[in-house]
Amino acid sequence: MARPAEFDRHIVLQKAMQAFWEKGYNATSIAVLSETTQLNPGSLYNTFQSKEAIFLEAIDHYGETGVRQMAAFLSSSQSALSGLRQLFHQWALDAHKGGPECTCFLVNTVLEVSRHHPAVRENVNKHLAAVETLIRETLQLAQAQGELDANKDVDALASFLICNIWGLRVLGGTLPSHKKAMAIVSQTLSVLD
Amino acid sequence: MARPAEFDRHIVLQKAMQAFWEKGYNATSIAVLSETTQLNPGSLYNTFQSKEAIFLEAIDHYGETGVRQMAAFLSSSQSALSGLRQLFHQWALDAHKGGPECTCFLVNTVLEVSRHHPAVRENVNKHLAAVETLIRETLQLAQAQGELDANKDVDALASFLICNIWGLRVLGGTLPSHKKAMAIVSQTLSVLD
DNA sequence: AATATTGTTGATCGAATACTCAAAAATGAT
DNA sequence: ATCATTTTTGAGTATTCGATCAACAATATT
Repeated sequence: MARPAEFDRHIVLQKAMQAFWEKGYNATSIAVLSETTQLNPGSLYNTFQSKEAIFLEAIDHYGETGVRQMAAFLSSSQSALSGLRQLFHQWALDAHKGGPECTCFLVNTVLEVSRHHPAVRENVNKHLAAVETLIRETLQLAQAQGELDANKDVDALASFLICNIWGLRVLGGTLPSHKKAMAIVSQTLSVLD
Repeated sequence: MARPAEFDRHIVLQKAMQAFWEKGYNATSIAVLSETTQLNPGSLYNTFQSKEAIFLEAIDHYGETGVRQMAAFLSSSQSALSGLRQLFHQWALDAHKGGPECTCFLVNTVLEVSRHHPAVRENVNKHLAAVETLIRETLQLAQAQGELDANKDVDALASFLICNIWGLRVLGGTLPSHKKAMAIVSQTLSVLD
């Protein structure tokens, strides 16, 4: 009964997410979003309420995709802890790699936007909490399988590991040496022994 | 032989730094800087070359002041490690406190600006490296005094601690509970035992 | 084919952006 | 007091910002 949209909403969000991830919220203008999504400003505003609304959905897209990929990787690993260790080594590689993917869109957003924007903070925290839950569940599995000392405080350990992931994401912004990133990850993972 | 300036350059930089710290680089306009420093745009541009130049000097002001205060605190502590531990507990308190000071201006800048701006990255990294050096020297002192196991890799330990400080600064942006911040710091400091 | 409904287009809105400039004001040297 | 020099003022520049609009295009239903 009406003209159908010519674009795929998921693809548009994927492209908007990449722009926000690479440049940050304030440095990503509607003109940039219009160009990267190949949608005119009018179409963007016909689809979303505002730049902020696009941003919030882009955060959801990033968070959901990321957690899904992490969970898939962990569940395909030989053991709970070896999966976790491999993830950290991958983050160390990412930090040294440069480019947009050496930092985390969520972490970037915490420091650039969350502090002044309750709605964004709430959304970002939701996805950060999902990652922490995934890590906590992985540690619990490791305990149940006797891979991790049963006396360890899994909640505290998960919070600590999350904090170290965030630190690695900041490290990525400093263009560190691979050696340095690996030294940090080794030290971090030693708390699991 | 000429009209003297009516302002103190250090005070102006202090105020500009606070604005950049609180709002970030992109969200701090010349109009905001003009208001907070009580200098008209013309005076700002007569004193500094550009917004970017103000930012770079504000980073220097923050970095130099921060490292100086950290060094003073450490050298007044009863022991090297107890000083370091107190600093981390203070950062845990900061993270929970809210307000602009729950994050670090340098860390904020790494993720918002450094990635796209080599001059800023170089300047920020310089001050981050100074903090790391201070921590490394503190650890070396602790080793020399027999407070820290002589077999520990001090370089790796310093990098690890810096990474955890950064993680705590991100944590500050999420408005965490005090309990959570303390749990992380306890876990972090356990590597010193 | 006619109609109702929605998507697309691209010019355009007022406000905000970083930055500049000519005029006025305030000093030290003569 | 006059002059050379620098600061201060605040209106001004062109550009970009997020967002809107009317005109037009494309579809499903009738």
